[in-house]
Amino acid sequence: MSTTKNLSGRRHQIEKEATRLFEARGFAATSMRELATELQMEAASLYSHIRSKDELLRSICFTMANAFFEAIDGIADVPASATERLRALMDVHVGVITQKPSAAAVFFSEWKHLKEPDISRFLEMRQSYEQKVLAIIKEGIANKELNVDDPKFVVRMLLNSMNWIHTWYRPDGPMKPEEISRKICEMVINGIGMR
Amino acid sequence: MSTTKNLSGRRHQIEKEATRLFEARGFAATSMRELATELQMEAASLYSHIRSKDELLRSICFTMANAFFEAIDGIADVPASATERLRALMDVHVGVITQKPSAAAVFFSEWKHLKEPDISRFLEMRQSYEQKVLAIIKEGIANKELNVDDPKFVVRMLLNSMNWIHTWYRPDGPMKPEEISRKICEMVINGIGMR
DNA sequence: CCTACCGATCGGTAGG
DNA sequence: CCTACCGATCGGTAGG
Repeated sequence: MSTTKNLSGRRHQIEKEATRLFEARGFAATSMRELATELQMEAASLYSHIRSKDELLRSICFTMANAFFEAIDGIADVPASATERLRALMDVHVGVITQKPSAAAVFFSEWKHLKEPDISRFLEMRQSYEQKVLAIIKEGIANKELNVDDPKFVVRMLLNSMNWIHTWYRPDGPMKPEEISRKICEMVINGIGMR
Repeated sequence: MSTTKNLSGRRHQIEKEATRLFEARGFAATSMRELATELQMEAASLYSHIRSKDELLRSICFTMANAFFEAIDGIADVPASATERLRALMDVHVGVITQKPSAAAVFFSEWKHLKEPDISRFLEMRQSYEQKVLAIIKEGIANKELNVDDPKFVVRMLLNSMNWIHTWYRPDGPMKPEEISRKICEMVINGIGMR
């Protein structure tokens, strides 16, 4: 019955607009007065719905972090080859980004403005996520499906190739999310050289 | 005789420290008082060496932009196959990033805080750079050296895979810049699948 | 390069 | 959700 997210409706609206502004101007350069103006209210009124500016950033970042974990955990017990699991991972990872490109932008670019202990928790989660991706790559190596000499390096390149899609992806553009992940996957597996 | 860069020495020192702080805290969240404190001077004294905070960001961003252009123009007339030119491009591009990782971080993450008309100029330069990379890829396709169906997409992925190296690269770490570009190139050309 | 200072704006609170 | 307001801090200037 979704008790978690529709706390007041108004609060959700505030977070949505904050996401848009944090993406466009950056967290530090966005003022609560700007945010309030966009929502046609006074700055002081925001505080009956939220505790602080920091809380907004925290909420945006950890909502995304949880979405990534739900996505990767959803493909964990799919019985398939490592290559197929890699493909599934890329599908859902790109899916999370393309579903909320602005929140993804804040997640990837503004997390450093989190305060302790949030920032430590954030970095731990990221590390943990990277380990899950690494496990898939290592499985592929053990299976002799993949030809990789430095798995950690491959994980970094793989994630970088996906994590900046939000900078150019447009929901109404020509490329659908599945097409994007398919193309990246094809490129990563086969390369762009002639065979 | 380097007349361009050693304007007063002190000015150079200020920009170096600003680069470090803008990377660590972000442009908007860095105050001129913080910068002054790191340099053991008063905030007001900074203004005998610089015009404004904006000028510092502008200087950092366009110094990097120029470095990227010098790098890519330096390999333009090398007589070689497209694949070899691509390899050379990746070498020098990674070289620019690894030589000044903090400036690269500011260039890639803080450019949106530039004001007009700088931001328009910045985006034009970026577009122009991407065109140069695109030309190499298209040459490789025409030559039948590369197997690519969406060249623009490949350019984006290629640049993303290189442009975030500064987030983990350490000058005293185990991987040398040439090793990084060689590995990325190998991965992009051959892929990670078994052949 | 410093002291002294400016107007503007910040995140947030009190009290209704 | 608003009015009224707080102390803190911001980028920057005047004048030496």
